[in-house]
Amino acid sequence: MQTFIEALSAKTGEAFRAAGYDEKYGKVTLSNRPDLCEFQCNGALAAAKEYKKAPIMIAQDVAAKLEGAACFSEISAVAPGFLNLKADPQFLCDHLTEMAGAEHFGYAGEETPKRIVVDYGGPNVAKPLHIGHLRAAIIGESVKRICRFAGNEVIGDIHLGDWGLQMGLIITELKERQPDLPYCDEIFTGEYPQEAPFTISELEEIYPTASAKSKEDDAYKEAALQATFLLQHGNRGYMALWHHIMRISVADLKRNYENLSVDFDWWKGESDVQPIIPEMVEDLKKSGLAHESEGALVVDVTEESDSKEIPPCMILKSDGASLYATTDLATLLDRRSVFDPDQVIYVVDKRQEMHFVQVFRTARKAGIVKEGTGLDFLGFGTMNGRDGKPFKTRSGGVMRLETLISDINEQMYKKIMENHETDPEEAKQTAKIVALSAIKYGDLSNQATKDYIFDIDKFTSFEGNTGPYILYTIVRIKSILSKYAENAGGSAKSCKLTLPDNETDRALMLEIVKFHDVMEGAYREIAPHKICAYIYDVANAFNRFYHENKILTESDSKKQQGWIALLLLTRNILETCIDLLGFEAPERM
RNA sequence: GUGUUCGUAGCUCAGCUGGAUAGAGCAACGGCCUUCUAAGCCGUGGGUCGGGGGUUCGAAUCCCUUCGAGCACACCA
Repeated sequence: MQTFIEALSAKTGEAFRAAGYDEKYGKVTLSNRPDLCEFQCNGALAAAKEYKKAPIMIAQDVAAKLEGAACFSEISAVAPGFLNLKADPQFLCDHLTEMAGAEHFGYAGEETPKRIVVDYGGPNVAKPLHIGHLRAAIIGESVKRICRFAGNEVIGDIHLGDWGLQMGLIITELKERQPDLPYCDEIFTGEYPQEAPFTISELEEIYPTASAKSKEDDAYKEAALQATFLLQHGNRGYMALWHHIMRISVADLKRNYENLSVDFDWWKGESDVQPIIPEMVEDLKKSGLAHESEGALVVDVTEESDSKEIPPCMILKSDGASLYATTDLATLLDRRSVFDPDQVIYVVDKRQEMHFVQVFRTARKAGIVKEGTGLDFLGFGTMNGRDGKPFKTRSGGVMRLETLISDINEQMYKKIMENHETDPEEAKQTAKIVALSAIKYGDLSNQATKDYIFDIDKFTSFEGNTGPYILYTIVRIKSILSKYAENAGGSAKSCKLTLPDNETDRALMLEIVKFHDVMEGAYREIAPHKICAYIYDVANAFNRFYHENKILTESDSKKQQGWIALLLLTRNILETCIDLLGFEAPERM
């Protein structure tokens, strides 16, 4: 359906045309002077140039033509040339009624649905998730859901780091600790054990230990490199170990991501595309794109318009090994053959931007992606501590994601128990839901590209513009709706919206009606924070309305039913939005 | 050094495809619970939008310059 602003703009555009001006000037926007009007059109100011006429004259012409338009209840031309507009209550009410009955509230989304891959996460196998992985997971999940809501076919791909040096390091360390293991016995030809020779917690401890050793001890590092080489060339024992590591680690990752309500459609990794690399490299050589430079194989990616020379994209190191860019290119190739995406969105730390510029250019030049494929880099900023520096634990280490989340859950649980006498089991569940909303909303309400301050106290205080505030609003609505169903016995669904009764319900309606424009903006610009800003406004408008009007005790039943219908719509909108952000609301809190 | 992102209230952030008096939250101060959840609502104070110049009828927004900060700049991922 047409968005509210579009409908108003169309009407105003007609008036411009009728008055003898180009209808493009009819664009209506939200008023930035709510004391004067609800909507405004600045077209007359812009048109003044083209028609060499005082803007106020144009505005007056248009206002005269708009007189009697069904969608406006007030129209006035104001100096120097603004058109101040107020929406007609009936028109507003009809629009909301249509929204309430339509799928996705009438949001049309993408005209021709696309196939989109969202690449987010990128955790390394065998290393515990830490807070650096949090943003990718949160933002990526939301982007995936927003793209899906817009009607596209979307795949979330975790893109595991499962083929690098860390595997060699782990193997080396295992070998030192358990030299008797058959995996390292080169002449062993029997069956390897089904059970892994380590647990997940051992695994998590092994990597940092090995990594530290390799920095101190050159021989150790050499051994790790050798192990990596052997693994990558199919050493039987090492492959068996690698499978153990993968199985244990992936199970743990799944559990962690599930706690964050993040789920991936593909659990592919770097290892999956290794088999197709040699052929890809050959093709790059054959096409003449790849050439040797300082012993390495590279593809030039500079373009005329560059303000700075972009270093070439490195395909093979001078020792012949593949690297980051190689796997990313091969991954694009793989995605094309299995899914044929029209767009790939990378949700990655913004410090990797240069790398992706190189990869994207190479992919286009080499025809690795089909013509017209959208390649988007959504770089996010660093999560900083209160001091503005990268977030660290008190001892200066990297904080594990699990620790962070359980800390917040616990603080939230305490708060809930302080506020109410609640069943501890229920409180625990609620705490989890509320904590997740605090973490996710706290992240998503900032622009993704910016660094942001992660302040645990702020997130657990849940006052003001926070996830819990949104949830609280939803819970309030739910509570009224269920009481209404009990008392009046009537179903909320059969209630019909009515004309606004006063300023507060009218204000709420005007907020809700923005839904389509907000979704469109959030989708086009890949900007979840716009949804946050929107639901915060809706929640504010609702809470104001809630305080000014007693819904359950309202004696005018028609008015009451209108309000119930409005509440239902508000709740549905809010719940839809938080789902797009990746969290949900409890029944009580 | 080159490039890039950014600089908005004491703090954390919106607003940036140019429009009227620059908005929130936190913190501070003052009100509102016998009535639908006070995790709420209402109000007060707080700003030369880093500085300077330009384009424009009009600039936080566009351009230039300057200061300051972050980040990136081929054999890591």
